[in-house]
Amino acid sequence: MRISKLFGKTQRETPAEADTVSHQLLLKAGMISQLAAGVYSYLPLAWRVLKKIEAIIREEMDGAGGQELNMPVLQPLELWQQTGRDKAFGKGMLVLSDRKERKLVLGPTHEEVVTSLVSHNVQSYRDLPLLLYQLQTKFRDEPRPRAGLIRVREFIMKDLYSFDADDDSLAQSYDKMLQAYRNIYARCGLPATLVEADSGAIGGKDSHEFMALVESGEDEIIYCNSCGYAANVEKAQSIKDGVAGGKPLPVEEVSTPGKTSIEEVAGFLKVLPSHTIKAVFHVADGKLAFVVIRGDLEVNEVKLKNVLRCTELRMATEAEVKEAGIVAGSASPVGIKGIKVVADDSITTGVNFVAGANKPDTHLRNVNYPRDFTADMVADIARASAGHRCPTCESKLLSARGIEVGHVFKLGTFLSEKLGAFYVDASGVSRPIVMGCYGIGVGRVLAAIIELNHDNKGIVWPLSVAPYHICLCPLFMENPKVVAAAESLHDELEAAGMEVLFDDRDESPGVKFNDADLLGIPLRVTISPRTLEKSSVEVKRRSEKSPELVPVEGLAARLKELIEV
RNA sequence: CGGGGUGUAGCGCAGUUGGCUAGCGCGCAGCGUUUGGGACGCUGAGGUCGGAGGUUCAAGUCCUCUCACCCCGACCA
Repeated sequence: MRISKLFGKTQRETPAEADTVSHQLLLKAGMISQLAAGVYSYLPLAWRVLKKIEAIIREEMDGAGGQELNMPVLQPLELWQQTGRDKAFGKGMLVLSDRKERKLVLGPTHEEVVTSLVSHNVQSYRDLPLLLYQLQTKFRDEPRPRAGLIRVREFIMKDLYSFDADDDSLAQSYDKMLQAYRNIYARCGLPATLVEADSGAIGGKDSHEFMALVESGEDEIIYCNSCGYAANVEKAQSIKDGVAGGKPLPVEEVSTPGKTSIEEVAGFLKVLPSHTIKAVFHVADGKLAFVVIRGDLEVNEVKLKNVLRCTELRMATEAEVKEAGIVAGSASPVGIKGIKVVADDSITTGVNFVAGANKPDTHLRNVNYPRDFTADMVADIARASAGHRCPTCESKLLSARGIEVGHVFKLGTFLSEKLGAFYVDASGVSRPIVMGCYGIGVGRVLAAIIELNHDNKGIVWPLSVAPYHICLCPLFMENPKVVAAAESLHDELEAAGMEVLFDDRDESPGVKFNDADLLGIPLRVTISPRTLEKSSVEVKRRSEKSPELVPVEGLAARLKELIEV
């Protein structure tokens, strides 16, 4: 490919809208162009990278026994109503009307469609296990697209759906996918860490995410260096060290004028925050929930949402709290009535807590569960954080940030039951198919690769996904020898099956070198009068500083070596 | 949806208390001179100043409404 003909120009200045490295470099390199919030065109260079990532994914999916298919983008809303997941996705699902006023959605994912499809085509255990996958554009009306290709509304996703006869078989399919995913990331030059995850709107039981550890990532990961425990903070657990025991003492009312926050109350009464109980208020699907947790801990809203089995959860407003007759700052589960109380299990791990008294400027000492109050639900709803102790080995937990580049779920049978995907087992009994699903955001993988493979000059593509292997840079184009040598090398290398980006522009060396660096082509071949004097050219790896001089005759062979390593 | 911000040429920006044909740098086109890490000179093209309404002799500038985009939070591959 000649750069003079390449669609998509590099820019000298970084577009102002971007503040994430991958976003900046993609725009600056002329690889993507935004059409609307979270909606991008992929220009030829980015598209080539994307196709390479897709090819790696296809190989690994096929290798694991997957069969590729293609499904509709437009899906009847009724299909989603059958599984109830229209509610789980809520406004994230874009609903359209056709000319007959029939409601269709732009598919945010394809479990419903594929399950329905499978229900018509699978009747027997002999048809299982079955692995189907797609590489398609999906649309989710994200509330806030951001960071270029990392969080978009329209995106290309590989989704594989597994169909098994039972849980054991599902476990095998799941493991097979985990291995395939590890292969994919390794081949893409993208180190990805497996972490436990919450299944969110997709639903299901077990779930794991693959995280590319990057400071700018939007997810927080809690992990343990000694035993390898790692989980998304949404899911992560930690040991809630019990506070000193002792005998429950009688409840005692104390005056705490003007003290409302945990720090103030604890400081005033000279107790640790972990000896207090705090109350926070959430609205779950429109209903107020009174949430109780030990004072030193924070509520994990994802866990809370799961416990409450609600689809929408938010903090209550001051007005809502007031309206419910709650005294903010001194709220207490003691004596509360008519509101659902959800307690973190941490409140069962100590005695003689300080809690609110439901009276202004007043708190209670020596509050004990369940002597003094009860909860409608007691569960782990606390947010694990760095410094807490590991739930499996008790070492100190650490925290890191990451980009979610893959997410796998054991779905179970809830979709197959609702959509009638049953099979007949060996003994003639009809059973629901056990499902799993396994997604990778291809554009996000591309962006994550850049996040982890760049320097101050630009992108440093791993060879496996680079848009081209070689950037051929002739300098001093008015010199006929240079042009002749470049043209002939270009033809020779392409004929040898190498992917060459030929900088045939009449630009100064600085411009060519800077563009080659920005575009991140792994190998740069420089041809100039100076190198031709020695019948040689210069070969430089993008990832290294110094070039090597290679004789023109040996160039193709040398490059082949470098590419095939 | 809540909070913050920005809309002026393809990109980055300036534009004073409202005042004349709306500027600068980069990029783009032509010519010439240069050039091993983003060269220089000359010439030139490119704008309904996000949109609508209003105030005014006069609006990029003031007022009202609106739209888009970015950032921080609630959602996810």
